Amino acid sequence: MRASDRAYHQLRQEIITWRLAPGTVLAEVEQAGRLGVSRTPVREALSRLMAEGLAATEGRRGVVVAELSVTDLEQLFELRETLERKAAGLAAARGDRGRFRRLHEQFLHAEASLDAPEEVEAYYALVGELDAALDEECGNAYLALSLRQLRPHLQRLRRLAHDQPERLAASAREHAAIAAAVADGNPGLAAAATTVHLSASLKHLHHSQSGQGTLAPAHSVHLTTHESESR
Amino acid sequence: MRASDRAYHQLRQEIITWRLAPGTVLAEVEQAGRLGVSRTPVREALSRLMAEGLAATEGRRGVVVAELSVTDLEQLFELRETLERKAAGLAAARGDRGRFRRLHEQFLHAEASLDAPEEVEAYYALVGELDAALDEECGNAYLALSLRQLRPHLQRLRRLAHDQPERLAASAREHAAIAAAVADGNPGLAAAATTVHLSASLKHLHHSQSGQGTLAPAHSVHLTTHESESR
DNA sequence: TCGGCCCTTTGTGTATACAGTGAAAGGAGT
DNA sequence: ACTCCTTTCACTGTATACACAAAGGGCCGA
Repeated sequence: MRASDRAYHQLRQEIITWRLAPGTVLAEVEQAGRLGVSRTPVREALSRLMAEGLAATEGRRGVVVAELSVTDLEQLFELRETLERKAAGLAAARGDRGRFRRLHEQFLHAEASLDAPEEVEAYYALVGELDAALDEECGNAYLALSLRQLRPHLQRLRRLAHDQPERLAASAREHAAIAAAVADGNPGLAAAATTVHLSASLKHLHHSQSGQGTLAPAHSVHLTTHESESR
Repeated sequence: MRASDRAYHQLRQEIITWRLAPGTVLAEVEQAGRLGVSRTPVREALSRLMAEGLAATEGRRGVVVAELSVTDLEQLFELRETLERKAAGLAAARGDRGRFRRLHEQFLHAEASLDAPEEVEAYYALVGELDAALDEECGNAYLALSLRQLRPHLQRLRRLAHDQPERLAASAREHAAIAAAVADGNPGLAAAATTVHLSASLKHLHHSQSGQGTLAPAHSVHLTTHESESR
């Protein structure tokens, strides 16, 4: 794998998991030293992160990790609903029904076995499979591209929520409903089920952040020592 | 302005205006020599173009100008309608009505004076102003970002259409209807007017390309000699 | 004459050197 | 003591050098 790819994936992961907090300065020389590559791959990685919106140039301070406010949360979900409703509807109209029928059954099965912590990991992987299936079966590469560009931001938001078992179970049922509607070839119902799921998800996220103006992850993250070095 | 910015803007413009045809190989050393900068800014420019989807890596052939098929045309308009309907609706709900009232009057005025060729330029600039107004007044930075990422592809498609005066006049009326609906604060009507405009626009584009499997610009473009050098 | 192997050339990926600019800190003057 | 100016440092932007990989062509052998 190329060094620029490694730098990109590592920085991306660290931003999504909040190990690199919003506002952290991503100086080229510092990151190059930390990641063990030269400045050139780091520059390419930062370019890609800026194109995704995970990083931004902040005046003269250089490249910083993008901020994430309650306003961002609401705007991201507004766009997400628009895109995912359309994708679900198109997949219901054009997609491979058997694929979503299988996903439907997997979600029903996952709901019953969401007790163990390792099952939560598997559940998130299943959600990712449904996302990928909608991307592919909606038959619109540009719509899928927009959704893929949106997803890293949503993954970052996910870390804000507490993983309450009852919410995960409800989420599984909502995903099952989406998959069922797509499998039935019902675009209107698929879009409606998407709205239902996203409304519940947004409400849960809002509740997790109740009162706070600035967003912060649910479980405090083991902070790296690098930002103190970067002073 | 930075050299990488100049390289990016020039390559972008040449791709949008079809002076760099789809499939053209964008070799780093070749473009560096042609644009009068070194490989480093060219690399950054190519990265940005690939992030936008205007260029893509094609196996071992390196970076090439992205292809554009009839399928792309239809998928781009499908996504465009989804995003612009939402943006128009949000702008109608939240936006500054006076701004769209003024744009409405400008479109009515433009329709009456679309005879001179320089008026066509001014008309396209006015369309750009409406787009920018929707971006800003929809109150959703992520939606605006998605729209801005979509627009270079649409600009490339625009070159496929013949600028027939009657179509431009109809387009002006359709844009006026959108601006009026937003100015009236009517989200449903704004979305509907957007669908009306895009349907007519897509139909006109399809008609301009009737019968051809591969897309080509309406007026043959003065081809650069560079692709023959790049063999 | 045809096929296979080797060599050369071209292009990308990475590292590093150099220059220009902006910011911050310290010293001097009022 | 405070403010302003100067100097220095650090960072980005750009250029270039080097290594490695692949593809194409030419040559040699069968």
